[in-house]
Amino acid sequence: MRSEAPTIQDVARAAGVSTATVSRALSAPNRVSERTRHIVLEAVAETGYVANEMARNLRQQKSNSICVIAPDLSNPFFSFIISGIEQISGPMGYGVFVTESGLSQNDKTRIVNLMAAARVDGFIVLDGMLDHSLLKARGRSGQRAPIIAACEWKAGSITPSVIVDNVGGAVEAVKHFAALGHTNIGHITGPDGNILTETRIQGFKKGIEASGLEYRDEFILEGGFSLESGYEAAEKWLRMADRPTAMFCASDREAFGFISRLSKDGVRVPHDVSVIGFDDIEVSGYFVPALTTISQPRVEIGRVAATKLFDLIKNDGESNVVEQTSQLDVTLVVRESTAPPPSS
Amino acid sequence: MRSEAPTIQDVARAAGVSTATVSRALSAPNRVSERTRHIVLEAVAETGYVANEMARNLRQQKSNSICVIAPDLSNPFFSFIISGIEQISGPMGYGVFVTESGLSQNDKTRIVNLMAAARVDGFIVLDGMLDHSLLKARGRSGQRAPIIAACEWKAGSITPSVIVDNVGGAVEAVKHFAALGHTNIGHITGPDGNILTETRIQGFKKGIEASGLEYRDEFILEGGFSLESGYEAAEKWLRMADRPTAMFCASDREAFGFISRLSKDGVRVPHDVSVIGFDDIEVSGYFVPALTTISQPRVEIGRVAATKLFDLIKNDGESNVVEQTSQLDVTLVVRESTAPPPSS
DNA sequence: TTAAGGCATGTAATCGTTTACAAATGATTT
DNA sequence: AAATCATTTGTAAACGATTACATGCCTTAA
Repeated sequence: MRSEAPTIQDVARAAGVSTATVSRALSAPNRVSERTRHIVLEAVAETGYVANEMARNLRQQKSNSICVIAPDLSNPFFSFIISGIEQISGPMGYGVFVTESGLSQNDKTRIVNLMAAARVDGFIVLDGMLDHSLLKARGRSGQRAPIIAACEWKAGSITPSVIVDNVGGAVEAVKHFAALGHTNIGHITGPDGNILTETRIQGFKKGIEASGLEYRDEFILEGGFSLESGYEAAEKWLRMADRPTAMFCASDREAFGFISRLSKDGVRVPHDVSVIGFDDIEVSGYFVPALTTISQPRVEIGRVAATKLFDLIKNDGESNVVEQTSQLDVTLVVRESTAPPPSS
Repeated sequence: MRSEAPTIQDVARAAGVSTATVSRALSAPNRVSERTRHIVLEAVAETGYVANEMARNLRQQKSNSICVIAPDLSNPFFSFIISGIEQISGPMGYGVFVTESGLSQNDKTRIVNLMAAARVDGFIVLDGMLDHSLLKARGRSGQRAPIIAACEWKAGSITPSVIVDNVGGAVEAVKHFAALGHTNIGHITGPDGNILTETRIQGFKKGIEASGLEYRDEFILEGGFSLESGYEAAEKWLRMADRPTAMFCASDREAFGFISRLSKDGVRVPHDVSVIGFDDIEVSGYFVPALTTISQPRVEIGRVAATKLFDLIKNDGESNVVEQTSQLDVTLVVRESTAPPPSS
């Protein structure tokens, strides 16, 4: 019963070679003769040796892990992205740290320290509201750990990022309504100050114009992506004298909240009002009615972000291989929450 | 423009003391005189020193991070638990790794290596289907890294775990149906072989008995927790000659799939059939109809699991402070998917 | 035949901390 | 006044890998 874990020394002793040779046999097999490689591999198997990551990390000055900063880990939207990130990172031998970027000062200094303490080799930020200053903090050795922004990002940022075609998605949505014959189209926005909110509003307006319709400011209802905010928007909608017959929601959850509230007053979707969401979360296809929505490739966002980050890490933060920002396409998926307007 | 990050040497030099003193001033302030502590702290501020985690980890033989193994990171159910774990871990200075325990052999060896390579100090396993052998693998220094199982776990396991009262929840659900006057109550199960599936079936039977009803095997429909499986179960239900007037679903998503399919055939919930779910995921309160369900404290599960794990880590895996397994309570939340049976 | 160069290997420095041990100082007890 | 002890600090040895450099050997070319 061995009480201590085998080190590279033990392997070297068992194989009758130096530790340098063992290290080379494992990490640069073509730098040793075939014979010794064989001997070493046998000694490794015999001793059950696995290299100690911590020692390796210290020597190589890299931690083989990255960190994902999400505003809220419990949000299913982010969890799909994280899944995508892990799918790329795991096989590459990188660990994925997750942290919540809540609002407490505590959280923030923790993130800064993460960087300064050389604990992670790079970041993927899912929180567009995160302090810019926070991310400009330099890490050890003067260099900043590479950062990729995914999904949300404040305008004017120079951080490489992966986004989806929010404008195009919103345009698609409006055009779909218009094609069905709607002329009074409204929009429930995302939270104030969010870049996604802005781009989707922008796309909404563009779609209205492209369809030759009149943009009406009073048809814009403020939301916040959440179920609750959609619910509240519905109450405003119910009080409107002149109601839009179609509502484009900035998120699926908003759409659910909206429909949920409406159904309590007996307003039927799509019979009385048509609804389109944004995201295509899992439950959307099973809602009653099944939700017509703009589908985002969430897992893919994570995969692309991770791929970009590793490229940056490999090239010491100076990649010209990857373009600054990748834009992924969204698609309109038509289900049952949209129909021609009620004939008045 | 400093190109290198300050090390403890730099601080020592600036403060005119030894590195040992700097280290002590930072990690054991009461071991140095107040005067030197002051000087050191000033030097730290001046140089912008932050201790290198990798060096610290190597020396102390601990990585200050834990690993969460989930079957599927994109599943919202797990993401709430992970959020809870992070809420505890972050402030304690621990990083949280997440990994997917897919089915490939690759994934598995990766997890074993994670342990052997001393990369993490402990595990929280959310996957009850994970190979037992995998987790028995010893880490460095002969000791196994502590493991906490959360939610799902194979019967007979000796691993400390945190679970919820699945049996009690199912009993509650059935009793609620019975109280409304239902006598023909059915159940859509979880996936085969899953411990949660079994305990909920067990609770279902217990509830039937406790309500003085007759247990009917043909009222048990096989499901798999997913939306799709609920959808398919509905098709079976529709084909039944003698239909239950109330269905207890092993998950909320199953319930959504079930209701969704039914609504396509004009079967109305709760008018024609009552439905209860299990989990109380976010959207449940906004479904149409709002879903009556058994609410699980998902974030709390994560927090408790993390707390237990850190206790184990601190006490070198030999804790007698925490009991082996903690059981958390669930609560029935009544919404709009349940009503008295249709008067025939 | 000799110089040059490539290959396989070993020696030892290095990464940046923490900490066991030793030493020095000052306070307290006998 | 000597012995004891606590307090503060420094010296140097870990932790366990990787890797720069040195060495010796063998091949090849002039």
